Amino acid sequence: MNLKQLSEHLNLSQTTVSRALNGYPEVSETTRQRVAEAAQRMNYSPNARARGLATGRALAIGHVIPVSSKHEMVNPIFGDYVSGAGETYSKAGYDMVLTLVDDATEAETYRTIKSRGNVDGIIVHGPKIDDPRIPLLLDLDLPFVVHGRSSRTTGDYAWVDINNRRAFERATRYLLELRHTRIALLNGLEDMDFAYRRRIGYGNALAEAGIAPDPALMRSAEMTEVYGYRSAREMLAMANPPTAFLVSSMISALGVQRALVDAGLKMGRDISVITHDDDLSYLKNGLDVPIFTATRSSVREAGVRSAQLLLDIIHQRASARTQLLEAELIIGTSTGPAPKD
Amino acid sequence: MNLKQLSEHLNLSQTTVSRALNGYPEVSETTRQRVAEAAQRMNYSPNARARGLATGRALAIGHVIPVSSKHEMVNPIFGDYVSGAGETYSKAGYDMVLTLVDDATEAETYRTIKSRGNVDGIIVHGPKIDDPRIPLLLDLDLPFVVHGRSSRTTGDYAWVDINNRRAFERATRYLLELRHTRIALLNGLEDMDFAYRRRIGYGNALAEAGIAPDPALMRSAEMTEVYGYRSAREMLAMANPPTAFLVSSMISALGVQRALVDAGLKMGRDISVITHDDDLSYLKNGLDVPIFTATRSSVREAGVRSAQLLLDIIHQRASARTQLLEAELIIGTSTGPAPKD
DNA sequence: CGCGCCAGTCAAAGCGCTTTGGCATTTGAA
DNA sequence: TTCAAATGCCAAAGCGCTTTGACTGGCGCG
Repeated sequence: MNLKQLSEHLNLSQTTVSRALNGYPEVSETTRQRVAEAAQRMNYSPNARARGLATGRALAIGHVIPVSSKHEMVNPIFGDYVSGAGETYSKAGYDMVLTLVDDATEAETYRTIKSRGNVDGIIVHGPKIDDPRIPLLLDLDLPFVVHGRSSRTTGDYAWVDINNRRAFERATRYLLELRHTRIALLNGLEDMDFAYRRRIGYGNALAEAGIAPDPALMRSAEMTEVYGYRSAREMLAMANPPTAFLVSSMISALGVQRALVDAGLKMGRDISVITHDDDLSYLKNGLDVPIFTATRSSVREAGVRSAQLLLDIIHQRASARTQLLEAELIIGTSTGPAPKD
Repeated sequence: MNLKQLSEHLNLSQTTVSRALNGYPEVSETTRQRVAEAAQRMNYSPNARARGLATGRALAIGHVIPVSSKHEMVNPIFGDYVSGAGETYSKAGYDMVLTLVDDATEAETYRTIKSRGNVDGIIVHGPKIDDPRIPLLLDLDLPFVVHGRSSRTTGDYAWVDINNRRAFERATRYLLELRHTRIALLNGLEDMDFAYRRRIGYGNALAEAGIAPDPALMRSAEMTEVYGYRSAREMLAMANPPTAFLVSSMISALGVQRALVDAGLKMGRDISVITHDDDLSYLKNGLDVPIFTATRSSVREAGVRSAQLLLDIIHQRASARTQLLEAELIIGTSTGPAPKD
């Protein structure tokens, strides 16, 4: 069923049917009713490609996911983020197009996306410090929103990010108030912008307290469960072990927890743990009482916000082009005063 | 840059340029070279919508994700699955289109997808027992592959699934061989086909051993960490507690583990745990020695396979339309002989 | 020499839609 | 009553591509 058939069936021109369905005023209300009813009944919906060709808009948003050949981990937050974004697109009648791309050929990919024209804008994932994609995209004149930010990048671009620095500053301060002085940082990969900012926050708080950061207590890697386990295990075996862990992800925090159990240590009493909590749907931080003291910020919410911002930009009704979300510090049972020695 | 401009620039017709780029034989080799070089240099790539309109093919695959308003959990396996599928599409030059859809309006959605024509085929996620989507899609004449299967559905449809029944049969048998008789099943939602089959497998193995299933030991819910924790906690408080847990997901198994720690029980000695392990990239089951004894099957691999199968079907070169993958039973440290009482 | 044939190219139609620019017919104000 | 302004509809162009069908000029063959 296409427009032509539908219009013939109704004894109307394609023009009129099209206008009727798209809510143009030059159609009488009775005709509009008749058209709408027939379209419904015959299950007509316009061909997206033809419409796109005619209007120049694709009604789709692209998400380019860099898939590094080196570390082929899929980010566990991906599902929740996409669910938030996707819901927003759905409401606006947009599709979501995912493109997995080897990070080697990325630049070319963005050019291709632009000239293939099957999306109206894109979301940039996993920005790094001084990320080359941002100047490239600014240059390409393709609307985009960065999920996160990129330090040291010049240029005015749109982003939605959480205040990673502040979150980790507060978390570190909290541990310091509990009289911890040897605080380990299990961070994400520090070429990623979010991890970089978290380390700054951690460093700031330590500096305020006059404590020099100890490289032996700072790690940076992909945030797997095993990473948390192994790091905690090794650090606990040190001559002068940490009394607290600040961890960049719940998954890794679970690994830390496992190492503590192995070592016969009780979390919250012998050792304190704070983690960042993305509020993932399948990995809630306890029910009423949080298990982990955590800096919490819903990544699903970030998905909603960045999608909405991009749509607003495309429709030229965005007021502000950046959004900085604050993470809340929630107190769970995983932290307590530093043990006296 | 479009075809017209490119062809004018080369002093050739659009026809010739198009044919040159698409590898048709009626173009001289020298011309082809010249065209290819110019296209490269001027960063031309054909407009996907126009091409699609002309060829009738979209070069895109749709993934329809039912988002239940009831339980709005995002499946943690989603990321890995999509990564496998996406990589396969990439290689074949296909895009991946995600549509999140409220499960109330699903039927209509598939119709719309078909008539909007922006995908060449779709992958069906999360099939339930007797899933109405399958007859609908068969009727619509839109190529599709189901990730999983649907029991009691008639009709010949394509699917890629793991042998859930067999996996849980083997796991249960293994526990029985270790002399466990009170084996708890923490299953996924049993209107989902995979969970239904797992329960059958569990039941079969118990039946072989002449053990009647105890409803107090069987649960079915969304597979969160908290579900595992709470279920284990409650069951361990029973008058006649289980000595082993068979769990449908690593995430929930982590919850079970937490409950065991709380109860001062050592996993593998006091209590045995077997879980299904989707081999998620961010949640590896230990490093050299698996933590959990597990039925393992990579969901990423399933993504690759189902994507490939769908592409093969679309290109009419699929030999078999179904693939049943076996899960391996890997032995970790979470299982041991049932404690004598 | 004339014919058919092939290689290489092109003009034009068509994919299904939107949108421009009319063209009747009706309405309302002068 | 008259005429401008709405109102309601339509034909046709155009979006950027592929593909059909036709047209050249050069070549081999009888």
